[in-house]
Amino acid sequence: MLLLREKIKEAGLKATPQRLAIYESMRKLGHASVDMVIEDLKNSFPTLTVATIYNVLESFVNTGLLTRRFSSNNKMYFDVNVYEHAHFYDQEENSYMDFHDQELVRLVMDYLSTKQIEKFDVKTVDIQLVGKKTDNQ
Amino acid sequence: MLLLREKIKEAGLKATPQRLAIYESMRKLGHASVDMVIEDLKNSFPTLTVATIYNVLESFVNTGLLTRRFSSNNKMYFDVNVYEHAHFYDQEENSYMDFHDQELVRLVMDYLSTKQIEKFDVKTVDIQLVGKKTDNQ
DNA sequence: CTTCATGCAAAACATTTGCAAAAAG
DNA sequence: CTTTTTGCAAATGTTTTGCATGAAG
Repeated sequence: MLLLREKIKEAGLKATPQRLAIYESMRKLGHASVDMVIEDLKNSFPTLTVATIYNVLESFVNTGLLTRRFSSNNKMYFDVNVYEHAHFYDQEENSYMDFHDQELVRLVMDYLSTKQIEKFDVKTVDIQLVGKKTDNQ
Repeated sequence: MLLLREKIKEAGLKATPQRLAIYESMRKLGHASVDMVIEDLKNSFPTLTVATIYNVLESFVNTGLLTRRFSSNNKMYFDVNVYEHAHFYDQEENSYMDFHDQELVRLVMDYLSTKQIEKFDVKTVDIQLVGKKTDNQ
């Protein structure tokens, strides 16, 4: 995919097959941990090792192609959607779903802008709606 | 401290010296990881081991005496304040500060109640204001 | 007494590192 | 060619487990 090669190069990274594959995998998975990426790619790219995946995901985060997500199970999760948005987080299975609602993050941002916060420099707002998936899905 | 003994017993747990010490430590630290608790108690309670602290913190979370916090550095953090509130999260040093503002969580809750969310059962709302502490502190 | 909790050492996970070999540009 | 990147194996860091001993109620 030509667009993806460009995207990676524009980030200042070499467009290796590993990076292309890992980004595609993230695109498919949406939110994932390293072992989920390995699992996803183990057939199509069996030589990939954890070290490489950590390196690649890290390089993507550093260049703004991915973001890290917060979890409560001491594992790293990554998000392919880098614009600010809220998440549903299922704490039992440590899975994420996007909450596609432009208003919510803005609502909080606007609220914060009315407050005088001097002890902290807020860069981003992270909202997680914690709970459980309902049965019908 | 008599109140704390009661609190722990009411949670259905035996009020051991370890539990008392660990809870007091959490009260002092506010937000902490296991190694922070060990560090804090290493003089006053040198026989404490990680295994015990993990067990105790886990038992506290299960009985509602503590909550887990979300982090992006694959470590567990705990919070002594169990009511719902927002946090400042310094991603560089992985530290938390309470955002004592009753309105913010309610604002989000109210907003959510106007939405028809059918695929997810939201139990709690977790808001992290991510950024950096300002220099004056 | 009975049950639950602690402490220890080992095991299990998750992530990082160092470095030689390979590939990208 | 030069600079990054990959893949490997080993090291590090974090959390969990099993079990004998000890303490709480």
